[in-house]
Amino acid sequence: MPELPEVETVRRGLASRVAGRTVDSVWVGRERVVRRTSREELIAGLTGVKIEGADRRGKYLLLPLDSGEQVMIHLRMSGQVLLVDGEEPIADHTHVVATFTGGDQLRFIDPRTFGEVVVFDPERVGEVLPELVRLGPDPIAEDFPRAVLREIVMGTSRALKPLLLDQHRIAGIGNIYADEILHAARLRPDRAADSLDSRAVTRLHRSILDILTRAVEAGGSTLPDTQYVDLLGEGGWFQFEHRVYGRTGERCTTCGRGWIRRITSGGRSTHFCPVCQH
DNA sequence: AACTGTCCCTGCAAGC
DNA sequence: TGCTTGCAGGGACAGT
Repeated sequence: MPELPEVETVRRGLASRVAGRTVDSVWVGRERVVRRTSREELIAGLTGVKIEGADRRGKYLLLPLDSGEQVMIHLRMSGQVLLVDGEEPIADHTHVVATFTGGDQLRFIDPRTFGEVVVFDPERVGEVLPELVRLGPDPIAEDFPRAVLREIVMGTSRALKPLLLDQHRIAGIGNIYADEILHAARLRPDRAADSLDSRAVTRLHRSILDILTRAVEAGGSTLPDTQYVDLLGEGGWFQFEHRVYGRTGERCTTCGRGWIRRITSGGRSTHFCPVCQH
């Protein structure tokens, strides 16, 4: 599932291969993918404009346009953004196609249609994309000092897992990386946030930065049952580094003593080692 | 404030 | 073989 590292990998592809290009025409298939506005607004907002760059906040991709507007793309569960030759056959579940001058196409593909594509005026971001305004700090895109994490953690008695998943607190962490981060920090996912001592906060801070940085370097995680690939269709490698996610019942490779358990926390499947996480 | 459950949607796996 | 059922998950939202 695309989380911060996967979205960042796509962003880098867009920044290097799509920034500077001008959209010649736009096709929208399923209206659900542009539900935030409308088919007409997306087509009107993208046609004839140049994409000037590629930014990211949490799991949100933001592409500034030379019209002054921006494109927001969210991949949610199963979204893909692919840059392909316009001659390539259209894959199933392709919902938006932007054709560049020259014939290449940027395609948005999403079997589960949770993802979205929106063109919006940045001055009206609060009306169109209110959750974007409320997003917490992004640990990779911005400075994320230990003191910021300490404030977030100490301010609540919630369990660590749902806290890490709360995009309004910290932006970009999803179910896979939350489990991997908490394992690396040797903290149980159901541990109350405000029960952490100073050293535990330090471990959590380091683990957030370390896991996310390494996952970005690996091009994200591509799991057998998910379709995450980068802009050019390549999968990532970080799944081979996963120590708990999807390893229920296996021996813990960190301590060599525990067996990975799976529980539900914050309504999400959660994996951890009961021996080395406390 | 914190928690649970529901919804959206599709592909896949398990059970019959 | 082919059907039905359940599950996964990001995030908004309603209800307790």
